[in-house]
Amino acid sequence: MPRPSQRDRILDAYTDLVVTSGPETVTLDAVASAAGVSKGGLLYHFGSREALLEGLLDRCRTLTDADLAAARAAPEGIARYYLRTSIDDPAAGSAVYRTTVAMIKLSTTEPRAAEVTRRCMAGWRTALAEELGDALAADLVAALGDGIYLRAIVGQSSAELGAAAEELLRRAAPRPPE
Amino acid sequence: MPRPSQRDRILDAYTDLVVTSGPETVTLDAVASAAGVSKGGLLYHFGSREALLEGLLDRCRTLTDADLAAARAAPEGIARYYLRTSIDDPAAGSAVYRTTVAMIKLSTTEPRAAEVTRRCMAGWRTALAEELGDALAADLVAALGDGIYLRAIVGQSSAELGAAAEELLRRAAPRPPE
DNA sequence: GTCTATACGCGGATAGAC
DNA sequence: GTCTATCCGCGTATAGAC
Repeated sequence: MPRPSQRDRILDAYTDLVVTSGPETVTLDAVASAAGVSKGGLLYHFGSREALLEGLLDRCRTLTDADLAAARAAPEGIARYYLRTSIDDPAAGSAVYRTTVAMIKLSTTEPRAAEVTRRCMAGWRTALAEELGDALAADLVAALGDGIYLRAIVGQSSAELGAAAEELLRRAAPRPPE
Repeated sequence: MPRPSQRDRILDAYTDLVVTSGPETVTLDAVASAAGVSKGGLLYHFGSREALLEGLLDRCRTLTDADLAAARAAPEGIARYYLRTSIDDPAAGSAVYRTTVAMIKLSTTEPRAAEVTRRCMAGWRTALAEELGDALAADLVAALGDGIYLRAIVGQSSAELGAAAEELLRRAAPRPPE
């Protein structure tokens, strides 16, 4: 599996449109023109709308795995890494973040996207439980992160939640912020 | 404004289909047949797809206001009432709950739905802050509730979160469960 | 590989009968 | 009020040129 740049550009455009306009309103035409190709060109790389979704699903799995690995290696610890990176901006976030938001939006319509999203959430829940030891604390941190994502979905900022998150971490996470 | 039973049945069917299949995949045909009327019949009551959405938005506002009033009057307190009723089943929940889940799903596509959802969330946030006094605690409880709804959106149960919620409430909410 | 042109089906909305 | 019949536009996918 090489890395065809054109495929990536198409997936980028698809992600953007899902995040900004929501799923199902995104037509192949819109994705194609946003990616700078024609509809025919798009359908050469992804044979159908279904294949396009499948491509994004794969990318989400890959990016989340990498993000989990980065969290485990982070000096601040998994919990702080998770909550910090969850408070982001859909318009200008990291690749993982934007892909995750797109995934959640797609989950409202596509069962396969929902399945992948659940799997990703479960991955974080496991990692958090490993670090925090306490299952209850892990549940709380995971749920707080989920709440932050829901706000992103409905277009509400989560900036004010930073303080609440730090308060929760002070009680749950052993490691200091620095 | 009387209460025409037929309108309500149509809105019920619309809500059900959004919850189960997601927005935008729900056609007027599907809503009509689920409600036991023809497409023409539906379009007599709601002149357009937009009007149908507007009807659900109104209903959401009404139901949420009533639910907030019920929470303020509940002996267990607002925080416990909120978290308890948030842990529900999309397939067989209360009217408010199902409407809220539908609203969030619609938020991924319809800006007006997102606006109403934000307003409802803000209402709960305010009520929680009133009761708990502490703004940080109110943020945490509100975010936990949001996280529970996100799980419902991606089709994941939140039953295991009951214990974590109770733990959080024991610290944040003054009143005992009984 | 990427494009244009086209076939095909579906969903929303209107007209008008009952 | 509720139905059937129909028009119209849009979105997916295919065929085939370059």
